[in-house]
Amino acid sequence: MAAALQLLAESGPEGFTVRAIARRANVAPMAIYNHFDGKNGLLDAIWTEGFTILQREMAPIGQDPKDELLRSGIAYRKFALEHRSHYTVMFMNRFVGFTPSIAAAYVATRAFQELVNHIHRCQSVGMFPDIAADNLAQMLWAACHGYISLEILDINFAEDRDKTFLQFLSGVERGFDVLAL
Amino acid sequence: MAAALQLLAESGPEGFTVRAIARRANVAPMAIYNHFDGKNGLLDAIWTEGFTILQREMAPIGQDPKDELLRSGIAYRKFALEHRSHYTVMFMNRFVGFTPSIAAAYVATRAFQELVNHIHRCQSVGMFPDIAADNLAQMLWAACHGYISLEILDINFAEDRDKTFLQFLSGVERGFDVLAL
DNA sequence: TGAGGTATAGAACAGTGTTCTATACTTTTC
DNA sequence: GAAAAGTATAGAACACTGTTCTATACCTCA
Repeated sequence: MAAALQLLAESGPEGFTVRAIARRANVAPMAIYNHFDGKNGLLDAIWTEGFTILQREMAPIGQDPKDELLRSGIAYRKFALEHRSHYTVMFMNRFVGFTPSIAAAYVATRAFQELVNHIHRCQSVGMFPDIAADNLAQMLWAACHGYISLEILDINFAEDRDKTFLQFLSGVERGFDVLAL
Repeated sequence: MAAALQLLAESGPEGFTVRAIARRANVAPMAIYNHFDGKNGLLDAIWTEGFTILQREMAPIGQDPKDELLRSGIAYRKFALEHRSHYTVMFMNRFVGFTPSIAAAYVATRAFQELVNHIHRCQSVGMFPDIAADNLAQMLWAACHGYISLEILDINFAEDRDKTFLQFLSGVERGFDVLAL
């Protein structure tokens, strides 16, 4: 697993081959089939680990719903930048033959639910009154994912990336928040 | 080229193999090397064609900058849905060994510039006063791409997708538009 | 009619994920 | 402690991939 993440970080999906991973882990290629059910099984394990971490990072800490929503967006980006290999597997769709297992998809929806909960808490104080929480969650997620996937691919020309993302995130959230208007 | 797009639409990047394309086009695999410089050359041709169409679709028609900006967003989505194969090559990063040629990248930046121009026109009537046009263009593009890439992958559970996208687009644009606040 | 360039089929090469086989090891059971 | 059962191992093998090579066929144009 460590070898796989290492290799992914170093040389991307191109270098992510069963033989290379096995070589890096000082192990036979067959071991990946015994322990992970092949390449897709290994990707499934990385996916699950990633979403487990992401859910933890996105969970609320403080009390103010609006602050917490913003913080969860920042946490999402922080996760992506600090766990690029995980993020690539989870969100970048770079592995052609891979679709997550049912169990892995479940872990993912649980992480997504964390965002829905943030929005519910916001709605309980009057924000986002005219929109379904799931719908808004999907929109915010899509927007952040779009922004960050470009950043991961290094297609971002902002000078201060942290600041620009904060500008982006608060801009997007404000657009849906009727209280701010 | 038609065979390649057909195959891509039917079975995605998995079915996009040199041999399969050649078979579909009733042609020898070698032909793809003679005419397109291999698989990546073929992808490059699809990429270029796609961005040429996209630029045309995003060009302004009417006079009101704000309306035109919104319309260009809708045109972007329309392009993605009607040219899924092109969009996959251009934006989905599903082809591991492929990076566009310099010429192809130039065509892409020209299409992106069309969005920057929209924003310039908006700024000439007072919208988006406190943000660099390139920066905002990148944000809007990222948000739309994030949303639409999920829709292309069929990860969208809205009932009325057209309406939900419009809600998304106007929400995001409103968030950056100080005049609407 | 003849020469030059090009498309062709088909084999070949190195690489991929995966499967198979026989060997080695580790654990459990008597 | 010894025998049996289960599992990890290495290494070859299979079908596939993109790509390259070679000799043959064809088409165009002087």
